[in-house]
Amino acid sequence: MEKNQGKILVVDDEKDILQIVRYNLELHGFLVETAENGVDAIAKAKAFKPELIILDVMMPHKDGIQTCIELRANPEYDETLIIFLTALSDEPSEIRGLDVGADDYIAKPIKPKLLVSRVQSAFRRINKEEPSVIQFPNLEINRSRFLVIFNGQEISLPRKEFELFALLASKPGRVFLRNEILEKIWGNDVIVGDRTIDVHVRKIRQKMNADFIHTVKGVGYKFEIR
Amino acid sequence: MEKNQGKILVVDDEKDILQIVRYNLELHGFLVETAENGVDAIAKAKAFKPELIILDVMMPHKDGIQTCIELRANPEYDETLIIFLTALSDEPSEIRGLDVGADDYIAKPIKPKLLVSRVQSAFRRINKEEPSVIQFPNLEINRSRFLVIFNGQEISLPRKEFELFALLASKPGRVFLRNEILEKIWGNDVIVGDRTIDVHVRKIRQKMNADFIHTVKGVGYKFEIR
DNA sequence: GTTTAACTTAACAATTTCGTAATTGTTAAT
DNA sequence: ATTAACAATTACGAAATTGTTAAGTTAAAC
Repeated sequence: MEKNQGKILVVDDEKDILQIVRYNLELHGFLVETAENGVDAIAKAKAFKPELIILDVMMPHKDGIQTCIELRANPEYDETLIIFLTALSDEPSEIRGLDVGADDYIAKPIKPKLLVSRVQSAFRRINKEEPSVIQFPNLEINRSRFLVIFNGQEISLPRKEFELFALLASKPGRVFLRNEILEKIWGNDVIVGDRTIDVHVRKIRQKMNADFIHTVKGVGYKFEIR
Repeated sequence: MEKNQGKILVVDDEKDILQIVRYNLELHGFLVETAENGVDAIAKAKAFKPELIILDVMMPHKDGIQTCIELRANPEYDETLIIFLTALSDEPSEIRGLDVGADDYIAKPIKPKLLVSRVQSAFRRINKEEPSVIQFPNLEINRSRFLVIFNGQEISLPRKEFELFALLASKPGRVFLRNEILEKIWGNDVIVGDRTIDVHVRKIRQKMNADFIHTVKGVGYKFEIR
């Protein structure tokens, strides 16, 4: 159908889940390998070298969380994406999963389109390879140091402010719609009030003491050096 | 409020749910039709041709899952988004039916903001984004920067003016009827007076200081570079 | 477990955009 | 030349949107 979109290892103890996930991912051009428990998963990962591992949380022998911890302990799998499969009922484990170094989770029962869309978005994330430094004359936005350097002065911004500033600056001149900003910085299901973005913009403007962020009323914000 | 964002069919047997969902979606510019059961839903879908169907799972006569299956069986609704409404209390086994091809689900009780955000994100998924730059010699209408560049000079227009100018310029030479303009810029349910368009045209002409917009008396306006 | 910083919200002010009404200008048919 | 129909212009108030501040929450750091 499509060309190879990437390698995915799917781990679940239920065979029919494996089947449904495999079917849908292969339909979209992914190369799929499966494992039925954590021990098996680690072995298969070593041989198959997937870019993404989909891990069921609840499994006999070695559960998904334990498997994830072991994978993450090995620097070889540092860049590997991990998505958990969790039953709707156990919310605490969702939270725990993200602690342990997972990149996303998907609730069971599995909705094929949602699954594929999450997987694709995960791949998009790693293929993007965003530069960790955005450089302008007199202004540097350094993601790895989480720092903005303006006229030689280091200004440290808290996470949300930094992410917002970096997002806007990633495409100078381009307007980001409020929706778009919410989606990219806060995520799709997090609902925050209407003034939240403004307040962050205000703080950035204040700390930078320069007009980098411009308002486009009724539309959004854009970064521009004038 | 806003222009037409898309058509949504909401299906639920409880009238007050229909009402609350309709209210919130219409508030955000969606065109909403409702149905109170699965049979009704399929009939309405045929006539209304919604881009998105919000389906309650638990309904008398024909439940949401069955309705979904029947819709999906018809290739006409292959691209139609389907979102389920599920009560938190529903047994996992009932929810398992969601594998039938829904794109997302929303738990009851309904949180308006979450509802709207999910719906918007669903639409975003299917919306092909239109080309963001309209280019002419000496004139560029750049939607992503929300700017008009005329002879190298950047001119920023407020939202309505920009939308109007961009609309006219999207088909140079073609006359847009007043009705058509109202529908595309203001949306179907927003009613504004007749002189409103003129005033916006006036402002654009003024800011551009050039005769790009031409009046066709008794008919409408067109964009043309002469 | 306390303290501190980050984040969000809410209330209200400030600003900008938008729509309308009133009036004047233009065109074309009588 | 007069009139009727429509568009242009102007100024102004209303509505929509963003800015600002302070205070409340949540999360992180110590």
